[in-house]
Amino acid sequence: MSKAEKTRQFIIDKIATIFNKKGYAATSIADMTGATGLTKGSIYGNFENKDAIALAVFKHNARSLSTLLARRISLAETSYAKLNAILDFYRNNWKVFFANGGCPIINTATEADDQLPFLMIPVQNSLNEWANKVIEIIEAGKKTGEFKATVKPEKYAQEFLILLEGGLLLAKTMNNEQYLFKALDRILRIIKEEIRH
Amino acid sequence: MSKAEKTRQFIIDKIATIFNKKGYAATSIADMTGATGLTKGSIYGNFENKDAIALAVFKHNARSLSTLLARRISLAETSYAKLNAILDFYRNNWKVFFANGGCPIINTATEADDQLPFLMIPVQNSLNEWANKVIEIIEAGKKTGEFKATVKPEKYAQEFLILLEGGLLLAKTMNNEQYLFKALDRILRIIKEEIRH
DNA sequence: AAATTAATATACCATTCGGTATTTTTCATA
DNA sequence: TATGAAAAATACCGAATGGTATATTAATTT
Repeated sequence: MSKAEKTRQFIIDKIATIFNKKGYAATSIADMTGATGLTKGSIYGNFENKDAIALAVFKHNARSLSTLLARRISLAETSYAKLNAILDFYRNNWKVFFANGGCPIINTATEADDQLPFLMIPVQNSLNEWANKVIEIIEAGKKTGEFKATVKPEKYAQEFLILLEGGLLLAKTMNNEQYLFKALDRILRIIKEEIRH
Repeated sequence: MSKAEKTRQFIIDKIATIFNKKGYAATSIADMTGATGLTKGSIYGNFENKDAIALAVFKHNARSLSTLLARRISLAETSYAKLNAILDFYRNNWKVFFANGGCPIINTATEADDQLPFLMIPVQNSLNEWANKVIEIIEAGKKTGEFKATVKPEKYAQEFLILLEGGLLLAKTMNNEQYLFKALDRILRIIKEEIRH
């Protein structure tokens, strides 16, 4: 990793939480020099403009979560256990997420969807990646006979995404983790009653 | 209504959609003079500062939706029909909502929760108002025997809110109304299978 | 160690920001 | 129609904005 690449990563690491909390418009270049100790010239020497920074930071925030989640899934063996691993991941880590500004997908999507189109494709990709993880698990479970053969993986993946993001949003907004837990409980119930044999 | 009150309302009406689309940080006073045709002095003659404008605009956006929804609910007679009226309201009007920037609660909540605390109480009030509408309907349905006596109204109100907001968020973000429809379908299924006799 | 390149800092740019003091206009009332 | 009050326009403020050209320092290569 070259010096420049190291600095790029250093900048991204230092401002990741600030950006997720304050959003694109409210995060100034001055915020970034403050958080990194670097100067404006150095920031602009490593990124073309503010848009490029926002893009890199979102991808970083999304990937950190995605990587952690994938690791937890891979530790479980059965398909049912893998689905449970997803639920446990959010049940056990919501405090850390919220301390860092909440779900970066929700934050970025709501700010970007009417004014920062360049951020929308990465956001959509992240959501699709999440859904694909669930789809793969359900399909595997169908093949092994663990799950019902009639189950439509995409339908349930999307429904789980709705419940999860809704739960995260409400819990953060109402400052009450029970909303997240209720969402996860409903997902588990659906898995037990409609997916699992 | 005095001249000043009329102007206040005029300003709020003209900037309501802009504010909902761009958010607090990205909406400038210049945006407001542009949208209203008024001058900066006039804007500040009618509002103390930008915070006061944001507050008034959010309350206006939230109340318009709430009033429309309440009207639809009141037209239905049975409790089951009232719950269906809520679902139909979103099923029939999502295009208009999205054209105006999407759900103002989602938009305001995500921007405000880590940096604009003065907006959070009104946002939470709006969510509670929505839940209370559902709670009242379920309680009424229990009294008439239309709904199961064991049903916990608050639990279901919160779950419906999670599904609705999640569906709205995903549909807007993915530019695909099917996410909203899937959320509404799941709510209806829960009503039929777990609430209704 | 010298030369070259890459990375960072300095100093500056025009523009926009939210906000305000003052003047002018509009409007209701007497 | 003159008068007083309310509303809106004008003109301005200092600070902060994103961005850049240039100078300086650090690191790599020869």
